[in-house]
Amino acid sequence: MPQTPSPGSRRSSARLGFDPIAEARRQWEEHGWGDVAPAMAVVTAVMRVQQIFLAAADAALRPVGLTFARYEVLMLLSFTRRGELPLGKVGQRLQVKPASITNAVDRLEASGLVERVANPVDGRGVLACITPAGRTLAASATELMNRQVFADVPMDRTDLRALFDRLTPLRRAAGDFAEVPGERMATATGPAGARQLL
Amino acid sequence: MPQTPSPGSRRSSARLGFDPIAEARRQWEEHGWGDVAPAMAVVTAVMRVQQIFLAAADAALRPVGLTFARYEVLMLLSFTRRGELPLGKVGQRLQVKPASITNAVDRLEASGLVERVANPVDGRGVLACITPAGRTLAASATELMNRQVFADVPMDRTDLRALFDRLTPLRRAAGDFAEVPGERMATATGPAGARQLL
DNA sequence: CTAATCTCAGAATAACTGATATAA
DNA sequence: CTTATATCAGTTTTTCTGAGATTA
Repeated sequence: MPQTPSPGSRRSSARLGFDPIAEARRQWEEHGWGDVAPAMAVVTAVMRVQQIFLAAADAALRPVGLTFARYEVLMLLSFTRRGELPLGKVGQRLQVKPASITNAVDRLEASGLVERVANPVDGRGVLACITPAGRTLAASATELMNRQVFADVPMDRTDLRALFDRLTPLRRAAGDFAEVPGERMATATGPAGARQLL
Repeated sequence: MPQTPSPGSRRSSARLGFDPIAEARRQWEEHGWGDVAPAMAVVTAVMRVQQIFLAAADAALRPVGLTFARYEVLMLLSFTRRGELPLGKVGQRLQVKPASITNAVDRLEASGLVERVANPVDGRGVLACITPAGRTLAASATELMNRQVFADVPMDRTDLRALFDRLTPLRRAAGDFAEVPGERMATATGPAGARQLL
């Protein structure tokens, strides 16, 4: 993970001597927007950390010709029992519009990583089905992601867990899922999640 | 902020009955990647929360014809004493490549929000200078952001501050700034931050 | 001379809009 | 008939690459 701004990095020059977001928060307070300054800081910080993670992910996946978005599709399919999912479900999980899914699956199909299969349950629908080549590539990609992205996040398990738990209410409030956050799903019956995927 | 997936929303259908990222973490553990599962969950959650925030910001800024990226440029300029900054500095703060800055400033200039000015200190350089129209629009945009995005983040000040503090080490490790995190900059001499902007 | 700053041209990506065919 | 699913065509936006002009 490009944590260090190496010479050939995306950053155009030296690092700042101050935290630019903390500085922006100070400006917000000075302008009388102190009530929303903490939220402004969080929104901006999330934007920036996402940028950092995405750059690391795209760099790690480049050798196998995947973007993070396409990697997510492959993993989503590989986690289902049959390795297939209606395009609509994929879009629901990736939070993108129908036309974008069509495009994404077009590319994955052109690379031979997924196939379109008629949905036996719904004549309108189409299933994206991961191919053996797709499974092989997903495995390679996951190895790269684990080694070059996830393992390099500079934070210990405890802090990662705490950070995750603080992000969860934001996802829940946005309507990503209905369940209460926490370990409740760990007690769910076996592949309950996978069952609900289909 | 579109926290609720209203009928006409971007989401293609109903919400899930489980947390998809917690489910992915469980899958990671099952596959023997438990050591990096917490990091995987954090990376994925940050990606999703950023998507939520960005959608809210773009929706709020649409009436004034700005994207979040362009809004950031305007605010950056408006916070400097002279309202101007070399393009390279803008790129440094936005973490984008030179060609992307050229494009962004092109658009802002076409809208009459910034002007290109020769850098008196560096003949190679160009300053992006915010215009009066740019300041006016930035003020309107900030009002929209404060009311429709920042004020609607469903989290109290204490939790926002805690979340911000947990994100800061990630930005610092990526080389965004050199200072230690915390309140240290609150004791800095007046407009020290602004001085370093130029 | 080397390095830095910015612009430009061209290609690839991605996302959106609106219209459409099909089937629940 | 209405709604949902997916595709298509066309446009816009963005980013990247690589080259080049200019100046420190």
